[in-house]
Amino acid sequence: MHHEFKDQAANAYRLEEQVGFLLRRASQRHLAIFAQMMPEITSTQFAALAKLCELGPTSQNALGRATGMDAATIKGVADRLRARDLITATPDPQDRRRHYLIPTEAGLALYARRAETGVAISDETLAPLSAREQATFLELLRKLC
Amino acid sequence: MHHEFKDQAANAYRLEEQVGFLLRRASQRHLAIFAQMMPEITSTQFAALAKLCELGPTSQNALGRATGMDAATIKGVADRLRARDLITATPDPQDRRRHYLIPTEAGLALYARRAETGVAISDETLAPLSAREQATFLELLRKLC
DNA sequence: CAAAATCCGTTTGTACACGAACAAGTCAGA
DNA sequence: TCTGACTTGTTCGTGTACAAACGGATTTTG
Repeated sequence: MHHEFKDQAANAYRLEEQVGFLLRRASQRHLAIFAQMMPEITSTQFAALAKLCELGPTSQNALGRATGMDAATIKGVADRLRARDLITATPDPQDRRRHYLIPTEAGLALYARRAETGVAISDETLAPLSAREQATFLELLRKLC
Repeated sequence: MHHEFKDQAANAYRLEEQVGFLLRRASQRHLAIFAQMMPEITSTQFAALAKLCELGPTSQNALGRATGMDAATIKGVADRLRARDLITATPDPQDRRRHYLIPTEAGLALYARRAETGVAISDETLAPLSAREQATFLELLRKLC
């Protein structure tokens, strides 16, 4: 029968207690908060834009590395940012493989206007925790990357 | 010029300090560990299969609710599990809209065989933390879902 | 200097993830 | 009883995410 398997395995594995499951749920909640508070742009796109504003002209792959997106992912993100005129690309004269990505005026303005909201989104995500717990949580979470 | 925007915003927003960014990175690392330790199935698919083994016959949407996947997502996951003969679907005679999802022998066996690995994956993900830190982290993470 | 190793950007294929809309089935309340 | 409000499963469109492969450019190294 099946219930021996079930009982045996259930002793070892409870979905609700696995880090992966909790990380997924917490991310989902965070992304919902983001979408609600900054509906005009994606979390990922805002991260890439913010990093690009911080770094200045950067090659596409380098921006991907700086934001934790692989080459295929950052390609799509950069394409969508370009389609929305938040960034532009200009060829690097030194290296013919490379294109520098640069934020447009609109991109820079969006970042300047919405950076505060970005912080507010983090605050809202962490709201269920006390200030002390938030600090602890962030410290531990940072160790898991 | 641009650097006033940049400096001003940079004071408020540092990507590396935002929860969303850290959650994304931690999830990425976890998923990489999962893929390495259980290459034959996806994290999401294993979660759905495990929950289904625990619950027994369940409708597709109900399984989605139990695993935190919306209707469109669980549809794809269930389709792939069915394509791999890990679950089957039989119509509910009481409610003609509904199909019960049920793990196959192969699905049950996979779960029984790999549940331990699931726990090991969680352990490996949390390995950078001490036992005490792990408990704290899980407790706080649970509050953020 | 030439070959090997890297890096750049791109494409293809697969898999989540969610909003929005839909048809069909079910159920509660007027 | 019938009508309106749900629920179930489905589809479509968009956006992340990664593996694997590729051609072309550049750098390293023998």
